[in-house]
Amino acid sequence: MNYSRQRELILETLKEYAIHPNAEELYIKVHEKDKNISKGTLYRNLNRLAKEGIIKKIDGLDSSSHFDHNIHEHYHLICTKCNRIFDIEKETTQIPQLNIENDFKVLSYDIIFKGICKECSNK
Amino acid sequence: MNYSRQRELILETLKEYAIHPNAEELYIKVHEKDKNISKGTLYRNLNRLAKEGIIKKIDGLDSSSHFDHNIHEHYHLICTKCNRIFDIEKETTQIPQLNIENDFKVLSYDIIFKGICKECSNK
DNA sequence: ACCAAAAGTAGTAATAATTCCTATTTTTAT
DNA sequence: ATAAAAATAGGAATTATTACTACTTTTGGT
Repeated sequence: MNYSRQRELILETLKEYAIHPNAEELYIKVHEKDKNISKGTLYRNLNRLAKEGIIKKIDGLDSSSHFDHNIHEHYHLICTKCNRIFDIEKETTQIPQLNIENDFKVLSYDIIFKGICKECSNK
Repeated sequence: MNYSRQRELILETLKEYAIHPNAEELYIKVHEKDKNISKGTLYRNLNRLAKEGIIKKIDGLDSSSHFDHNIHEHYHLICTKCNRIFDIEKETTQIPQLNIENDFKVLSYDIIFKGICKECSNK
């Protein structure tokens, strides 16, 4: 993977997010910094970075993919009321143990919990 | 949820699949049985059925959602080479234990493993 | 069985999300 | 300095999904 200024900018901008933006949301911020950056470049790099394990791709919230710069191992909670993604620490979850290593080489995994967050429950 | 012939047909057709089709793939089969069924109806019902826990929505393979009629608890393996979804039984995985029940009411969860399947490894 | 309200649908339009394409630019290794 | 490889910009094209509206079906009460 050769260096590219654009990829650096994309990664750097993603890191400024506390939430987990999708490509469109991220594009707005990236575009503020570099008017010439293209959507193709954004998508290409987000997918590349995710494949390399430098960022995480989160699916399941809506029809778009969301991205997480946090590579420290953790899982995700999706509130189906307010449509927000919350992080959940590994420590509160038992690590899945697979007996399938011979059949499938696991490179990454995510656990996505769906439900209602505290805030929405109290409404 | 009122009865609808179309929803029955969609569910019945999904159950004929061993693999995990996306809406488009399913539409082809459903459309063979009922020429008048619309995409809107398909999407509406797939999402409804998934929300009710009657079927499972699987995200993460590509930009489309895939669906699984198998409600028996299990997780998923996605091969990033051949782009196929494999089922993995609960028995081979420790059930995630959450300490967050007070903060988040979990309604469902899925574990998505990504990696290379045996077949693709042997190539 | 009849009927009104509620729920659901068909068909199509619109939007959103993502990928593809090509000429140009940048990076990298020599 | 330079050529090959990798990456980008910009826009077109495609794919996936949702929205809209008039019409049809379901349901529960009579």
